[in-house]
Amino acid sequence: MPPGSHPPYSPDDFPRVAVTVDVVVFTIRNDELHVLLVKRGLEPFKGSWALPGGFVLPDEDLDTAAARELREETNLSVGGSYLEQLGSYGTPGRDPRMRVITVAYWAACAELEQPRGGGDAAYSDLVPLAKIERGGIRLAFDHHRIVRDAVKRLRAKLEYTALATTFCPPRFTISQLRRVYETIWGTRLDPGNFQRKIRRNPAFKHVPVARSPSPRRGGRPASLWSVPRRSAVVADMSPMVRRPVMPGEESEE
Amino acid sequence: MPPGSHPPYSPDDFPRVAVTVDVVVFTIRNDELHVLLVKRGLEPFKGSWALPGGFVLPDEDLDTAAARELREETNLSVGGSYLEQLGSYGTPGRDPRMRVITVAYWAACAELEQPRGGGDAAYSDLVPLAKIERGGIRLAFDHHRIVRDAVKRLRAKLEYTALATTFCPPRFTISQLRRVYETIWGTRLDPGNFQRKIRRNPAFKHVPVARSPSPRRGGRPASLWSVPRRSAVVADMSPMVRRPVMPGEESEE
DNA sequence: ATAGTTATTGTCTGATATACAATAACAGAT
DNA sequence: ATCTGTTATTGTATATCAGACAATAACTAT
Repeated sequence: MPPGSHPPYSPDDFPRVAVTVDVVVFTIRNDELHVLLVKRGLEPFKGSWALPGGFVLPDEDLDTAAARELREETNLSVGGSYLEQLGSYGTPGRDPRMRVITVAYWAACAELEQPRGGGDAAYSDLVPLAKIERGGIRLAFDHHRIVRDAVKRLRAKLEYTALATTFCPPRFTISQLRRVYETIWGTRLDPGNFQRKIRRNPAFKHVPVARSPSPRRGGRPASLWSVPRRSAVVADMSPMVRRPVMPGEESEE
Repeated sequence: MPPGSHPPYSPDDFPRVAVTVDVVVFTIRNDELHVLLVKRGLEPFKGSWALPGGFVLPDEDLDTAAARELREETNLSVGGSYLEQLGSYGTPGRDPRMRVITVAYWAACAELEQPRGGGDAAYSDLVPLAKIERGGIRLAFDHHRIVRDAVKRLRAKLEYTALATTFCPPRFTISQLRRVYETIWGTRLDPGNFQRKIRRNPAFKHVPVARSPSPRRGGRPASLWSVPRRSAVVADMSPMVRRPVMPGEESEE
């Protein structure tokens, strides 16, 4: 083939490839980062955990396919969460049956209803990321690598976007937001400095008179905040830098 | 299809999709950012410019396919340049003949030999990015969007990596490096502050006694620098922030 | 020697991160 | 009501760093 030219091709004249989308759905539950996984009911990797995903339909855009998968698995519209393409994975042999290239996405969701964990052939569940990182879960295909890449991107993106708010309800306290950072980074952040950083950021708006809801265990009630424009969620925010865990703290993990 | 399950599939039971890779090859020539394009010799978009690319071969990894395309078009091994996946594009109808999903990559190269611009049916050439951004070039398929995304990523990545060095020879002066930033960002950077920032960064090493080569037009000779470990090219570097163009400067563009 | 040019170093100022102290506003117990 | 514990919020001081800009160094060309 001469360089600089595309080969001629027609519907019957190209390598046979299947294209799927897989989604790494993140959510926080009990102050722990979780990933949504499905238990495979079919070979290959029957009985293993895998990322939710499926074929890209003939007339469907990639983003649409990912949004559909997300919706099918979580009953959540894209509007209530953040969905972004992560990258494509196509190492030959990653699916033992045939050549499958997957376009991976990742999503951040505020809260998910408990997935149906029934005794079916296939069911889904939220799994703590720590368990996956520890190697306590065997994932099908190259999904372990995909999860690793997604986590890396998520952690990085918290630093320069307001994405952490996606894990919070529409109205949240600054402490709630701080806990999101601390959970995902595994660090402790100074409450005072964090407070200032958020208040200085014009993307965050004070909710007029509102105070934090009643079910608290004491302490001064916090004011509520929101990020009015959805677009602001990916707008730059002054760098939020990670701090190493204090010695002596967090050691009971 | 029950949520949480993959549909059953076999080599004969999936949507017909072709997968290609396309590469946005960046290089700097005459203090201008250029992109490598090929002139299409076949329908569709015959006669239009397009990104170099082609099918992913049956037993080829995606990264390998991109590296192969890069090598075929530039005679450059990946070792001498930086190659990174950009993302996948699969909007139905982006190729009028059939469903084609492309995995886009982008590359940064120090210097390219003049592409064969012959009168062939298909040939390649380096095109100034400014011309593309100005709309002066009609690109095939959705390649305009891909180029736009690649440029955005390139510009962003200069801020927190030492990637700009990939546009320089192995040994370079700090001014050469600064000119790379200024070219790609379209800004002017303070020479003194830039100097300090580079010198403070441990990824950059002084080349012992070496001075900048003779063909200069006066001025104090500069010392030469290098980035010894390839890995350092993607290592974080203290933020290199863009500055707006001075009023009155650069107006003769 | 002089002028012009680029490289490199110095200096000052303002902004900001971080550590940490202090105050505010609540719940629950006494 | 008072005291204790807890969380929210504000203050303050220090160190660091980016950016503006002046000063010096080391050359080429005239």
